[in-house]
Amino acid sequence: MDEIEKVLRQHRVRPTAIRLLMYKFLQERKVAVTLNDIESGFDKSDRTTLYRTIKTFEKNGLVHQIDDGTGVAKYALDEPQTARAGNTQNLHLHFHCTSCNETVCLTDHTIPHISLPEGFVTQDVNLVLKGTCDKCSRK
Amino acid sequence: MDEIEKVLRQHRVRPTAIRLLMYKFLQERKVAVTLNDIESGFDKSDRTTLYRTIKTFEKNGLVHQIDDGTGVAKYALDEPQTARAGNTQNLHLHFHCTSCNETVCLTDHTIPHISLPEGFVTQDVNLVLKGTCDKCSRK
DNA sequence: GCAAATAATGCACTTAAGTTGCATTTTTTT
DNA sequence: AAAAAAATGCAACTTAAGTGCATTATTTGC
Ligand SMILES: [Mn+2]
Ligand SMILES: [Mn+2]
Ligand SMILES: [Zn+2]
Ligand SMILES: [Zn+2]
Repeated sequence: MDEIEKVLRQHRVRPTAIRLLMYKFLQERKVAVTLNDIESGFDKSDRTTLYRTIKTFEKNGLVHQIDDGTGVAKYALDEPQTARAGNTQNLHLHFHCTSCNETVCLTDHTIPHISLPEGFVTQDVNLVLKGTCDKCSRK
Repeated sequence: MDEIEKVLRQHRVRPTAIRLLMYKFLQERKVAVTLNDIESGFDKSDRTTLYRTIKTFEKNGLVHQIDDGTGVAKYALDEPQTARAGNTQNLHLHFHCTSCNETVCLTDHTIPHISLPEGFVTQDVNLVLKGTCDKCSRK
């Protein structure tokens, strides 16, 4: 049995043809992708299916959505170990390059703790750095 | 001459009727507002005008746009002192309450410095904490 | 293995925010 | 006051996201 198939099953996602293809597609890309990026990567299949597929992935903890401020949602695979470990890796920061428009997960860089005024309870954090990425700043 | 009128002129924004009204509207609200919020606050005037007005404010340093992850842009007045001082206040974090859907500027809470891998150059930071605000957590 | 039940897919259509073009009105400049 | 520049209002367009429903594929119970 395929390795990807196993991962999907572990997350209770039935491994259909499109789902396997999309997972592979996400693995190949090192950066976060939009639904349009995914659509461009598949000659076949319909937008809606791809949309629902990525949402299924998200709901079942296979990918996370990234809001980098560009206005369009991006998605990236969760770290494989995340599910097993205490998902510390899950909360990481993202870097959005305003030059090439790519957004990457910086899973090594955890988000510093931030103290808030009395009464505020934090459940989630979104931290996005914007600027020029390594590739673009070298040019 | 009106005090608001002075502020607008200082930022090279001609003080028209709608602009004065919108600035006052933003002052009264303590939270960040969407374009729809603004629209609801004005019986008169057109969406487009309000849109272009807030964008004029933004371009001229009167307001800043906040992307809190809800998918719709919000806006809040810049701190008055920001323009004169070295705009340290400008870079602050935001708190988005998932219960009442309000987003507030936490101008006292500056964003901690974050070191990045070689080659990455940061120009801007977006830090949004999500959770329950003081009002909602007391209920 | 087969029928019924359940889930996934594809197409059409809808929604909502953001944005632009252009004619009209208002304000500023000369 | 006339000319120029800027602001406003209306209509239309763009794009991403999301829903309804019929069709197709897969899974489950027998
Ligand atoms: Mn990520
Ligand atoms: Mn703010
Ligand atoms: Zn780049
Ligand atoms: Zn609240």
